[in-house]
Amino acid sequence: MNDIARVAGVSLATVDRVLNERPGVRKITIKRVQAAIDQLGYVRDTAAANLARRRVYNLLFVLPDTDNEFIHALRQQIGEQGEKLANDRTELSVALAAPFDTQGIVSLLDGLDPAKTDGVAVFSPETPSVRDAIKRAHDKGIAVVTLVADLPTSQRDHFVGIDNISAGRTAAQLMGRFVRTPGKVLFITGSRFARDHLERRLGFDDVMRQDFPELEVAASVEGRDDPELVYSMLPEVFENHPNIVGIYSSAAGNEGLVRFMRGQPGLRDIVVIAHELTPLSRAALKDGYFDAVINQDAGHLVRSCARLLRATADNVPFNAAQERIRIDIYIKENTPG
Amino acid sequence: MNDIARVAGVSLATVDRVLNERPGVRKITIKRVQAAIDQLGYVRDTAAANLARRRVYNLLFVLPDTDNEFIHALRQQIGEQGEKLANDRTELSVALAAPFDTQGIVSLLDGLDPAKTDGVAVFSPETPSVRDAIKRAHDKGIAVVTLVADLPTSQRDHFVGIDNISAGRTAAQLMGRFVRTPGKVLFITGSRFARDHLERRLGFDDVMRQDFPELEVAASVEGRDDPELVYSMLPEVFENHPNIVGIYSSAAGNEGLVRFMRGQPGLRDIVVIAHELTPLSRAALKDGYFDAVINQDAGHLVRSCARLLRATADNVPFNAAQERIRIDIYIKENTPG
DNA sequence: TTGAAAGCGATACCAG
DNA sequence: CTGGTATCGCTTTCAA
Repeated sequence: MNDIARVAGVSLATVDRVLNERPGVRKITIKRVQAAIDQLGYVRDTAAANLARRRVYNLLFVLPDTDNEFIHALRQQIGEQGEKLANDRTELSVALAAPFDTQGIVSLLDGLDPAKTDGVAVFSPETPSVRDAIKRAHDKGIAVVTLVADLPTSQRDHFVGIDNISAGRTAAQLMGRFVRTPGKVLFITGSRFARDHLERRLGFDDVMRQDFPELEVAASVEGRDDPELVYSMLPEVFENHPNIVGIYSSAAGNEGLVRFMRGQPGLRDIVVIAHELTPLSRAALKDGYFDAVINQDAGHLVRSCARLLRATADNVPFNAAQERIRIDIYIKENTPG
Repeated sequence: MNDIARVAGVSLATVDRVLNERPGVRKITIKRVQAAIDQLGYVRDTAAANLARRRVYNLLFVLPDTDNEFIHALRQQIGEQGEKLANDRTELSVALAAPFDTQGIVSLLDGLDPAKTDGVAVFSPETPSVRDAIKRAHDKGIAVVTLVADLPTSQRDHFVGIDNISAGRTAAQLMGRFVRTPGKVLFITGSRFARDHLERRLGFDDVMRQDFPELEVAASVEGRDDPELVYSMLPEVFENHPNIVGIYSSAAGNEGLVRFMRGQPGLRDIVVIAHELTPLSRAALKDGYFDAVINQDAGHLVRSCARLLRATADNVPFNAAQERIRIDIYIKENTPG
């Protein structure tokens, strides 16, 4: 900046004004400074800028208050990243909302003070009221990203999560190739209001129908991400459908599924594909209860939220390619640890 | 730091000495400062530190000068990350060595000036001379990591890459589950001196023998990562082994394989598993020539090298979990873009 | 519309 | 052993 000031024959303050598009500079002066900038190949030192600015980013994660492993992993990552990001003047915090309670999320969002919160990542079912609340937050000047489950028609600035249709397709392809005999496939979902679950179903059905007509996708269980509920519903399902050769557990509540399978040694040949790599699903892979796990990396999710929220708050561009969350496939052999 | 100085009743300079474990402070003074630090819950601002230090990390990547897509991806990532890391006072550069020419790598390493190079990431075949050169570089005070292919008995500070034995096991498991009829599996390797290729073979054979005895791992082709060579060797292999049901391409040179398969429509049912997601392999997945691709993310590799090299150069700890490179599995459905 | 100067939090050099 | 002080690259008052 000193060099620019010298070359352009202006003061540091003016260079700063131009650099940050602050008002109060004559067009002609801007031109002179711009020229100097181009000529010198200047790259801005964000670290120094933040230091001087003493800016602190306050980012909030709104998560369902469920006692499930995936939310756990997210919270842990938020904690870990939070410590590291402290060096980067970024403060992460978490607000919990009763699961599937969109009213709670709405009032949470509406209670946000733009002076205290620069950005918010929302993990929520999709209802009109939430969409509107997001719009209001956005209009207050708070950056908003949707997390894991998108709310595409809201005013969110970005979506952070995997493409759930592709995830469902991936599960279907693996299912079709792993299963060795014709039969029925059981689909376990979480909630009709969770867009991520719906999309997985769409993708799954599509590929099954197309590529594996010898397999029939049977009655789907709505487990509300609740292990107990899942566990209690399964016996009846297996009674009604004796010929189940595969299970796609597309939501949470895996613990109920594993517990049920442990109790039914006759079911060990069933191909099971589930979501999210957690201690439980990792163990299930090792033990052969699960054949594959589809995962979205919690660390990436959190990091991506932070980057996107900061970029949006600062109104600066970001690298879209880097922010695409990958659909990880884990089988026993490539599972770390 | 000001607060600490005030509370401890010493100067800024002394606080700095204690914080950075610099010599020349009495034990008692250290204690006083430490107490103040604990009491105040101080967290160091690395950005400010780097700013003041004006430290620049000069990191070098030594890569084989092969015209293959994976090296390409690495170089591109080095370029991209390099630009971003410029803000972090980190300079990345690349040195190329003739492929499989360990002598070139050795002289490159020996020519390094610790004043100009803080760390180096080495992607090289494993020979005693390279090991020794690494030790010499290390002893000169240059941080060294091995990249993609480990040289475990050298003095490298870390290895950055996937666990290649597990990668081979992963390929085998997928192969065994995807293939529907007994027969032979062709193994294509790169070089006998490339440790990564060797390890993949080990893992692959192990799982095949154990879990899929109905499949026989047939003659392995040594393609030297050269598409032309691979292409020219395949016809003979298929003559000698009429019953090939699967191919594991564990090295580079995929272009030769794809070209060969395009010319042999009768081979479309063969299950093909290859390494590294590149434009070529991505297209092969889409077109159904490849059934799965095992990948190590080039971006992660480069970022990890940079972090590790900087941490080692500064002699500070790092987060091992974050530095573990994952074994990605791609099938048609979960391939991005 | 512009400039001068005082920091931000830390490091480094020179004196004492 | 310890302290003072200039400096890093940039932002932010306050004056002009």
